[in-house]
Amino acid sequence: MVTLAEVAQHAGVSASTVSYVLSGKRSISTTTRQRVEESIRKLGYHPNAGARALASSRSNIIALMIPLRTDMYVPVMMEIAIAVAAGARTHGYDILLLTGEEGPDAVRRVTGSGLADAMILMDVELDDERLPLLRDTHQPSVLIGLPADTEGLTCVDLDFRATGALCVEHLAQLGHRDIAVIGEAAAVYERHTGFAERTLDGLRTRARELGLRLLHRPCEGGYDAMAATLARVFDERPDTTGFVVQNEAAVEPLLALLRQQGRAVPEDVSVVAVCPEQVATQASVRLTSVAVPAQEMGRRAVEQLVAKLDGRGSDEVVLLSPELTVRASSGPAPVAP
Amino acid sequence: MVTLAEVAQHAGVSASTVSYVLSGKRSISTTTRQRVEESIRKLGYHPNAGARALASSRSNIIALMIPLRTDMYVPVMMEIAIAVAAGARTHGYDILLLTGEEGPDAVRRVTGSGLADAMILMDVELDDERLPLLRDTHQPSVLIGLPADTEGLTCVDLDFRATGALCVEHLAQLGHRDIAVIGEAAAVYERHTGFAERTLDGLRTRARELGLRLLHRPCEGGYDAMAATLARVFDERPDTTGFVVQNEAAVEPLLALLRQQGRAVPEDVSVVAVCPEQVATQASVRLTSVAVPAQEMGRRAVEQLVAKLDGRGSDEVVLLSPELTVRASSGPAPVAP
DNA sequence: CACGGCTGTCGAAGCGCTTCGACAGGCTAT
DNA sequence: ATAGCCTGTCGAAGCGCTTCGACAGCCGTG
Repeated sequence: MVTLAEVAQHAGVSASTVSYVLSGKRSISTTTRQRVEESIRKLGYHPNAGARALASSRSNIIALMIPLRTDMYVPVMMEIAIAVAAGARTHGYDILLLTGEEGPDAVRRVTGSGLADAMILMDVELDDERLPLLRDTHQPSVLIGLPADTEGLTCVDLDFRATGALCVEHLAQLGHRDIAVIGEAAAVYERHTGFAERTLDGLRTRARELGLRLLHRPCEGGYDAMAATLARVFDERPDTTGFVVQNEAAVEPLLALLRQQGRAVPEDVSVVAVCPEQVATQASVRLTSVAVPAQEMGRRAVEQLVAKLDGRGSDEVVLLSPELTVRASSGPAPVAP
Repeated sequence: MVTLAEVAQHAGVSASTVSYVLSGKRSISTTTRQRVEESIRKLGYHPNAGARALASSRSNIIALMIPLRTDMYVPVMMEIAIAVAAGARTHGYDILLLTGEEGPDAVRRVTGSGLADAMILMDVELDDERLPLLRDTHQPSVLIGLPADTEGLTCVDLDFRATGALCVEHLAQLGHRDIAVIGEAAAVYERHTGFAERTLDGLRTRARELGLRLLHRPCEGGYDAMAATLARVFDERPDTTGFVVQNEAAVEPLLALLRQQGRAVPEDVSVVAVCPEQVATQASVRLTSVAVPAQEMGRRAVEQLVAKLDGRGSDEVVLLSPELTVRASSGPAPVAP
């Protein structure tokens, strides 16, 4: 293992000079700098992370806490995680992966040990138990997702309330009066996951404003669950012509079942999905959808966090505006016979 | 920030004693140990990770390199990653997340800087450019996946060759003579991803041994791609009655298209999938499948790595045996009319 | 021409922890 | 009783880096 001292000796300068070449925190003459850089390359020197962290109290690591559960939105999570990792690297940070399993303890452990300089939390619940810790500690953090109380926190998320409103508006414009919402699994609502509740809120509020009837049904993914859910929907609201789906695992089953029941999309029934682009374009009917901008969310989260670490930036809630792309799954409501 | 020294003072012992209480590397009397532990709790002490790493040359971090691409098997990747993270924690390790983007440089960086004690690599190609580095360096590592040459490497993977053979055998036993393989996207084969090629090899070899005709077609996911692929398959081999699918994004499109063409599953056509359990059980037809044991792979990889870090264990290739579960998508080949 | 002010470099003092050797005191074996 | 051996504790020496203050040499200025 090559050390700073060895590089210094090889270049004929002192250790501190090498350090300053590396950090750029003091000016170094061009000739010296070149000599040092040459030595670094020749010896294949890599600064020791531990020593660095100890001396500077900066680890250059960002902790990313991902949900342990895999009951929803897995590809979105993955995409966010990858975007975070890539974004972090461009700012010179590495990512420490924490699973939600440890919960608040993980926050304590990371903060206390100086393992990471900052944290990004995903899968935030409305009243998340990790939040008090985050507020107390002086460690910078960013949430991907929106809790009930954002006081003193920095959050990045899609504006799910606006997303819900947008879906309803689109269907209303097409003349649909009875709308069914196929949501995430019941468990997701039970633990008060922010995005699910906020979407629902947006849907309901706008539906009320526009005088539409709205029926919300949580749904586990898969064909059997979807079949049961769908039966109950049409049972309760036979005139339903518009669907909003926020559940990746329910999209394809819904389309298949509608087809099977002889309900044509979009002639008889319109479907709007809240899902990643890929799901929308690869489904058996190209779906009118509001995309979940996973990459953008990951990137923005890192940017916010780096700004904080650099002393710029402040607590702020960044809500990305939803965009609805019209594809082949939505059209005018059928005229009553 | 509380330090070891402060704990020592509070407990009325020397710093080294506290250190030994923490590490258990020397025997400490019960009374002293209790006093120290009490102080640790009272002061809320957390050892500083950097200092620890510097002094012990052990970071207690395992680097996990995941693929940057999201063109395949995303949920599997995620599941593995989570299993790795959880498994690592039970052994006292944290996970540093590296994306494939940096490639070999990431290996150099992590090894050189002592950021991590060991690495786990995913998405291994047959002739992966990171392998030479791994062999040279003395840093312990485990691959999830199997390269062409495993000399001096530790690998964990599903036995995809046996998986391929198993699928063919199942179909052969049911009387199918013409089998089509719907594979991953062409790009996956082009970069010589181990699992894809090995599955294909297993399929082909066993098919030849059993005298079956086998047609392999890569396929991007989605309906359009699958429709084109399927058309070509039946064009070329009209008597095809058995399908093996190794592509999550093609499973549902295949089933839908077959249905649409009036080919009943399993009466006219049998389908065997290589995919996670969840996909198999949630598809529109419950699929006969060989599961990809993602969690098991993650867990085993960590175990192998920890064994190496503890000086136990050696280079070894762990191939998990595939298990085929018969469900509703496969049955006897139709009798020729 | 002497002075203050730059610029570029160095030496040394830690950062908080692990670990090695030392050793006091009590034990067992002769 | 003595030698030798554990057991439990301590002190000190680093681990490799950052950073602060010091200062040598040089410039331009009054």
